[in-house]
Amino acid sequence: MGRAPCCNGQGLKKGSWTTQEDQKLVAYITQNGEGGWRTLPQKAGLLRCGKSCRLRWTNYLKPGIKRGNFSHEEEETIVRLHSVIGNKWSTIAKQLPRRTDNEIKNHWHARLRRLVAEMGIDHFLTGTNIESHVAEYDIENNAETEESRKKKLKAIESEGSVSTSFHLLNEEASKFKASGTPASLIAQQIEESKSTEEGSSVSSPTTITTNLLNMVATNLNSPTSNSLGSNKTIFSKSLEVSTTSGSNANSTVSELGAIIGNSSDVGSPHSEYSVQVVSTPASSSARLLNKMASKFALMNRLKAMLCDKKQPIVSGTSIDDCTRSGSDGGTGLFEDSKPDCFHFDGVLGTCRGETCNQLDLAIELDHHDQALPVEVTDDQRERAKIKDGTFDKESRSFSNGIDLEEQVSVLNNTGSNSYDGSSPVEVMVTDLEAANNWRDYIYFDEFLDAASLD
DNA sequence: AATCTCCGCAACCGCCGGCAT
DNA sequence: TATGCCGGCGGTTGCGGAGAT
Repeated sequence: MGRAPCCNGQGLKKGSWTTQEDQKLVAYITQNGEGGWRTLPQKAGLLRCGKSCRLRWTNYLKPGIKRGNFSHEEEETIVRLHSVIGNKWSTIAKQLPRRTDNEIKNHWHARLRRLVAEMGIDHFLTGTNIESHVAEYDIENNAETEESRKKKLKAIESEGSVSTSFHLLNEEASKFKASGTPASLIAQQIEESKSTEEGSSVSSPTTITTNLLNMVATNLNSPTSNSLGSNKTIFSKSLEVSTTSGSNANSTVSELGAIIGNSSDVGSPHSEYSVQVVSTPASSSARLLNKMASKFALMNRLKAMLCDKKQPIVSGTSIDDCTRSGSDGGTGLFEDSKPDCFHFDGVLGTCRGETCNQLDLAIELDHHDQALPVEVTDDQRERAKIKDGTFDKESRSFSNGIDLEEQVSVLNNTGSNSYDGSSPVEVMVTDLEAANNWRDYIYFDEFLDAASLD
């Protein structure tokens, strides 16, 4: 049973809002901020229930809300996301900057649902677009032919979800979560490395989990049952925990195969993270696997780097002014580099033909204790074809822009080449020993939060 | 011109999860 | 641990405008 309705008070007005009411509400919130909806009406001099005030504000009056016609890109985003996660309007809304869930929901019922029913989702989204997504994000030396690529895509799109796999995934995810966050694991490993000098045998669930993931992935390729709802929930949860922050202005790719970039969110001053999803359309289960495997792959590599004191595979040239904020000093793990810099570009590796696809990772460390400076060499920056962004060699600053085509790109969105732990850092990784078919942007916490779902 | 029908949209409502006590 | 409050979500309703009859 839910709680009693808040709007059963006598004498409260219902129905359309008048201009005077709107003005009162806007004036009050402008002065006092959002929140306290239950008491807001009385304080603001409105004969409305708090819930009505909140809805009026969030769906209509709030500054920055985008109204009017939906662009085709927006419609594609809605249709694709809806095909994957269902009626999770608030989740979908997070991927459409400045659109409200209510508006999206209305637009779906008013137009998109009918169009999709009449045209079919494939026609609505157009096969050429899907193909272009595939072509755009597949790595260059992937040995797949266009034909096999299409077949694989079809298979991915049509595959169901296997409940046993789902449970296995959750089980493993729970274990992993119980063991601590990745950042804390890293921190722990650093400490252990310091104390043992050898640092070669730090236990981690990642190895065994990677193997399990591969098994599950195999299982998913032969769908026999369908628990799509559960997986939709998981995927939806993944999206929910991420805070979308605007769209990349010149991105031509939309929705799940899209870039939701790192520009600041006009409507939300608290946008800390951006979510970037680079992927072909796929079932929710495959997508979840992608995320999980990606995280584990990165964790394994980081673990190897940090615990085994290995030099990064791609040795970066130290940037002199790479600094680390705070006073905790460096760890000195890497002999040939500045002691307080981790060469995250070291996670770059070699591509191994068909068994390796490009993986795009977003490492987000800022709300964890361990701040890890990220260093990228000038050479790497220059090699990367930066879209809609610039790298000033003189000032060594990088601004706005994401390399979508090159396999090498490490950047942060602060315009600095040092990472102080206060902003998202995006890293593209090309080596995937542990997971074969993943391509996705991920955040650690998305997966960790999804792990607790039933 | 009057009436009817359809549709888009704003708003309502019940339920739920998180959180504080 | 139980309870109640708060805010959010998603399904649904109903008003009002536009077009059809």
